Amino acid sequence: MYGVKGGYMKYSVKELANLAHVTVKTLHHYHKLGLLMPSEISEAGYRYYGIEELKRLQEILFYKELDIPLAEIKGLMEDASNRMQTLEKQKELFLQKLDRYAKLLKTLNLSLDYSRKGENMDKHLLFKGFNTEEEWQTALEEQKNHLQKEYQVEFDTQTIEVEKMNQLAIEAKNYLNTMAASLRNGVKYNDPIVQKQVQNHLDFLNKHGHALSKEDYIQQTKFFLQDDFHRNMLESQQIGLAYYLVAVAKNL
Amino acid sequence: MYGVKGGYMKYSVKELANLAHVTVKTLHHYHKLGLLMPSEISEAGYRYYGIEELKRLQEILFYKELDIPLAEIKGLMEDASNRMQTLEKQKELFLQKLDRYAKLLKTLNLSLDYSRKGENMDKHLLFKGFNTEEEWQTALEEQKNHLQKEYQVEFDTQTIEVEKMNQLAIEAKNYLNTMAASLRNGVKYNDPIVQKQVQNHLDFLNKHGHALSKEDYIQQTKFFLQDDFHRNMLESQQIGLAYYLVAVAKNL
DNA sequence: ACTTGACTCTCCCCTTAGAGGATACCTTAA
DNA sequence: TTAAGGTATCCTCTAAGGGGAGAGTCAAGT
Repeated sequence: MYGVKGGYMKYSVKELANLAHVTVKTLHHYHKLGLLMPSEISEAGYRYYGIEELKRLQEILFYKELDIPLAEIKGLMEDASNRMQTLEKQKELFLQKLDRYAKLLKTLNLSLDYSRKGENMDKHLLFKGFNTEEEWQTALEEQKNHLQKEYQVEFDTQTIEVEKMNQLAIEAKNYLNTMAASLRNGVKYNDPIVQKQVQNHLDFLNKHGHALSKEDYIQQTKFFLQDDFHRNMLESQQIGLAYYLVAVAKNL
Repeated sequence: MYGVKGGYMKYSVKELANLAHVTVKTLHHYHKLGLLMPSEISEAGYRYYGIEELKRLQEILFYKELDIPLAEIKGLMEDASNRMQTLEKQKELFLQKLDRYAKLLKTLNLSLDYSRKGENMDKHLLFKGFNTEEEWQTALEEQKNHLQKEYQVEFDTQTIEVEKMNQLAIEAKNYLNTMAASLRNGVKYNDPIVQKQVQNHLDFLNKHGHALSKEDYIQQTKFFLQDDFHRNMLESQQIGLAYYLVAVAKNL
């Protein structure tokens, strides 16, 4: 510490940096930005800071913790009337981020869930019933790309937006969970409860742009039962599920 | 669309960009990174992409939505075994971010709360009882900076860490809210309920490194009542609160 | 007074994921 | 053939510093 000479404490860059748990580089940077000026500069160009600067630095760091850009911090400290406004703005930003991360987390969990079970999100649940893997692929291609058609109309809804896919996949997952639970709980295949659940699922899909008729769905469950990959996927979630789905569908 | 000539669809940069809702710049960038190579490059240097590239791009964008850096996406797509690991890592990251933003939001709300009431977070609640504003200031300086002392020992606990301050301030705020509620609900100043609440507050402070004896606290409430600034602060939150605090403290 | 080691200075390049712009070349329909 | 619009490369810029080079400075011990 170099203090008490000129009547006040003065700190070198390293000292101040240590006190505030930042690096010397940071102090250089703040100096260049005009955000924190040294109280004194020696002839050799050395920066020295007083206690006022320490306080100011702490205030800066407080705002920085709140992810406020340095440029804004500067404005905010020069003109205190910006304070409230900036903080309110930042609050909105946090709320958005919270929302976003919560959603992404859902997507991620879902994806991981499927990964652990051996396959990527199975989009087949979202489409009409076809009989062969090839038909499925074709349908997926079409849905996924809408190629010529989309191309000549408007380049919209083209990409599978994560957000949308998210919702659909979550619903699909919930649906399978629900059905598995019904099976475990001994709900009979023609029980109105389970019939209603399937109906809800179809309604949801239709409401979200995936036209899927009762007949399509029946066809779909049959395909799932017959196709090794899909049957295994379902059965690995709950033994008997593939068979249960068919039986329930037949009674729609 | 330039397709069907060589037997497969091919898209120009702009077309692909539109299809995937990205910019041409992005495609350039991905090309340079080796993340998404064109399926064909004309003599003039024009990039053309096929349907495989469109799919790959969509996969890239999916990961990008999850905030995974492009370099990692590349590795992840080259070697699928990284997938799970990367996603798990990203999940952890999201959880941390969620936690962080939730905490910062609390700090922010608190800060705004105080701002609206006219003053910055009042740290006086955290310290011993003094009689004059100057004594308070001195104490604050000391606590805030620990100057010489801290300096010669270890540069630690120096900065007012947002996190810690956060907890204390939240507790202080809760405490005042609770007391105000008790007052509104007609809880008598010597009711064990309210006495217990004060005791909890003191215990909390002591547990968090702010030694504050029963006598200190009594002294503090008296100061708050006598000092215009603090009395107004309390009374603006709840009429009668400053008086109630004194009465409750006297019966500790 | 001199040396040594720690400290400090300025300057420059690097990081992410592209955006923006300059300038030159290419393609396609009228 | 010409004009319009696509495309290419190259350069600079962003936020908040990190890393390092090369040179000068400070305080202490000899």
